[in-house]
Amino acid sequence: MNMSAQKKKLPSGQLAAVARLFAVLSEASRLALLQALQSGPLTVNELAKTCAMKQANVSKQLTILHDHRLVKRERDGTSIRYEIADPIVFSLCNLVCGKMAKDAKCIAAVFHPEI
Amino acid sequence: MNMSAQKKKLPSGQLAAVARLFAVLSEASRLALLQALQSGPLTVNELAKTCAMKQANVSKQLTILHDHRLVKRERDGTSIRYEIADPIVFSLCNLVCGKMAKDAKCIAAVFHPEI
DNA sequence: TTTATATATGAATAGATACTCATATAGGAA
DNA sequence: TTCCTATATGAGTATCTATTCATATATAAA
Repeated sequence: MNMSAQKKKLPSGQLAAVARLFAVLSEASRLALLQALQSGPLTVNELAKTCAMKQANVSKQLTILHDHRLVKRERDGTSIRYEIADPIVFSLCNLVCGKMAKDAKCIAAVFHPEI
Repeated sequence: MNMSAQKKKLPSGQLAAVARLFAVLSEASRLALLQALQSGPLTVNELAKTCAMKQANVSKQLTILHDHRLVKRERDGTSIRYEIADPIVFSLCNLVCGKMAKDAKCIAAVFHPEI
């Protein structure tokens, strides 16, 4: 196990880069798009219907996801089909969900200590 | 391995909760505080010096981290000592750093294809 | 070419929030 | 008690960005 990686401090520029990627994942609409794409590739219009978002907004949020290499796109006739480019998003979300479940259990224990 | 966890769609309320936690990690100043605490507990003033931030701002950002159970605090005389409460932040940051390194390598390959 | 459809983008708006300054609060020492 | 120090907080400001509407761009079909 590489211990040095654990304690090394990042320069502020890299911290900002990490922060920027977290910011991409900090919008529920973008998470909804990624979640919809988990079942497979979808076009912009399909995503707009699935996620109940306006087409313009879907396009903009997909551009942001694409800029950060979280999705990739491919033209398919007159449509453009987006798909997950980096499954890291699911690892990240699973970690966060696990934490929330743990915290929720803690909170439940406070309100129902007899259980 | 539990495959069902991979495909399950979260209700929009839970998506928003996940997004909120990512938002906490989407500010470089908060990441800097967490990074400083990686070496061990520190007081508010110590963090302010270490991270070159104003005391008021450190206190506010720590409150946000505390609200999300990422840090815990303990009074120590006249000071308050903060420490990491959930090491998940380092797992998350390591995942993100790994992704950025991979992407950087891709970009480098585009500009220096001969290598 | 014209027409229709899918996607991207510019402008404008509204809402959120990080940051700073000043001040309040709280605990320890005298 | 008073004084000093550490932390928290309210107000104000500036910046950022998600969203919408309208429009531009691009591709396919006729």
